[in-house]
Amino acid sequence: MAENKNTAADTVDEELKATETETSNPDIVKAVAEKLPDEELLYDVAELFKVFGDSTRVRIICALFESEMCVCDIAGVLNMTQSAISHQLRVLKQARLVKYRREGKTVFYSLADKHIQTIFDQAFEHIME
Amino acid sequence: MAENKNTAADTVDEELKATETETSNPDIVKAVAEKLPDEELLYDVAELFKVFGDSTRVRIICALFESEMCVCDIAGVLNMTQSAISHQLRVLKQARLVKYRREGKTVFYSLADKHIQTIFDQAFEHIME
DNA sequence: CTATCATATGAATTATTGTTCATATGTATT
DNA sequence: AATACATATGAACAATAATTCATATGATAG
Repeated sequence: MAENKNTAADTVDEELKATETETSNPDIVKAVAEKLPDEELLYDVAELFKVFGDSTRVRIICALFESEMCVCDIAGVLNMTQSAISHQLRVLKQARLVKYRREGKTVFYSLADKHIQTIFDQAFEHIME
Repeated sequence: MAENKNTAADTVDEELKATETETSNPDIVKAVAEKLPDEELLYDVAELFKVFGDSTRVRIICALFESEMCVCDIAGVLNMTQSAISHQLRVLKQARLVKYRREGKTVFYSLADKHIQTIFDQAFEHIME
């Protein structure tokens, strides 16, 4: 079957198929597709935002804007269990968003990066329009 | 049982329990807790980032940085089905991140806000360190 | 070495979410 | 009215992830 719509210039293209609906403007489609950042970078950006996309982690980050804190104090601020906080700190650690230092038994966490504050400021502004 | 640790000043407090581990520094905990933005605002921020936290939506947004586009062209750029794109556009629409205009049968989407670009710029910078 | 305290982590459970498939809505053309 | 096309949407399924519970690790004090 395969309804063929290409009336002219059939030799060009590469592999612009795969979508059941035809694109209305192949030139723009191609131009925009080429201007898109690397697949990997886009994936990383999404991963970063995914880490920000949980209210527990948002609250942890906002708490750390105020001051470095140990795990049990973060748990105290958020009124959540130590375990839950620790799991989320691990996520933040893996994303390189927090750093930590050990002092005896307790571990103090703080934010790793200035960009975090900027990103959050913009987000707050966006929400408050 | 309930091991009581409060040695002094038992009259203060409100309801700082609920965590099995005691906080090491109740004063700081209380101060930081009071400085945290409203629960609702924090929730909204997390919701906003959640929307950004999917690579399909990130790619749609980045495509729209280049130019307003119709649904089938976005599908063409991302090489995905019209249905998948339409579902994600609905999410972006509900988050007030995109706006649209109808022209005959086709619907053109574009970004609703300048903050989006700023937030993404910061995110890219953060990732590239 | 043992007990204790702060933190980390594995497993299980529950909830959320992205994509597909099928179909509906809405607009224009004949 | 009937057809064709662009977009939207509901249901189902698969994958991901947040919290709890139980327990492990690591450090200090006795």
